[in-house]
Amino acid sequence: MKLNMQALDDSALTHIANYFRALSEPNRLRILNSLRDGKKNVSQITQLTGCGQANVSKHLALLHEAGLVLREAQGTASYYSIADQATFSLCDVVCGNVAKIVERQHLSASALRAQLSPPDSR
Amino acid sequence: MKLNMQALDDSALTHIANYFRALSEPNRLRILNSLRDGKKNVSQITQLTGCGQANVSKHLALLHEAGLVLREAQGTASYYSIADQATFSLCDVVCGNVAKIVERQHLSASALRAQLSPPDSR
DNA sequence: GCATTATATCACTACATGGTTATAGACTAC
DNA sequence: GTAGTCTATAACCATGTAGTGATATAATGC
Repeated sequence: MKLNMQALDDSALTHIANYFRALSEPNRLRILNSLRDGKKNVSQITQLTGCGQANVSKHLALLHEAGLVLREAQGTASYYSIADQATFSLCDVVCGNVAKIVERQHLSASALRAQLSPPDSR
Repeated sequence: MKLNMQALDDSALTHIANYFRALSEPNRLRILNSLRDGKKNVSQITQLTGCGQANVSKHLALLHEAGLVLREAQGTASYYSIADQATFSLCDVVCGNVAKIVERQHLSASALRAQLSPPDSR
């Protein structure tokens, strides 16, 4: 079955949007990044990201709800891990897209500057 | 230059998060979808998506700010177009990821139901 | 000029969200 | 048992955001 978003119903669109929303917060990206090299518990993630513990727990709950991470209880600790390595491929693709955008906006900005202040006009 | 998000500074993480945030709203996904087959003006997009005109303009401004769409004035009309077709590839990848997640959550739910109510126990 | 059309923006409401502090619940060590 | 540790959650505040209706701005046709 071919997968594209061209013909999606409202429910599917909401799912896609929720997935993107889970990735739309810098601290959540940091948390996911901290899980690249394997499962970690909340304390470890808290230390690695520098966020408060309650904040990390809330972000992890959201990521878990969105299906991006898996939870595994172990004693009093909760170990979280990436549900699907494809998540990182996705982020890397976005890195590429963002790089293009930043470059494009930088070029427009340069062009605009050049237009506003012609060279050697001092 | 290899592009991945493993070693990103805060500014880059914010850029990535903003990109994802632009895609985290169902109506914005509808708007992008409506631009698949070429540039359209605000009135056309408004009609295609069923949103209010002010709402569409706001979403388009956000998408433009994020670098996802290009604007082109033509008389009193503004024509918008997709800045980069890679956006759709990205969305399609997410469709695949979401499909996996929904399936996984569906399986867990089934397993949970089976655990809670053993078969033939009536 | 005037009316019309197209778009952007303002003002506002309702709601969601990120962050913090304090705390409750669960396990472990003693 | 008690103390200590780990995590989740509640309460709260500040901010952000989606949506709407009204309006301002700009171009077009007459």
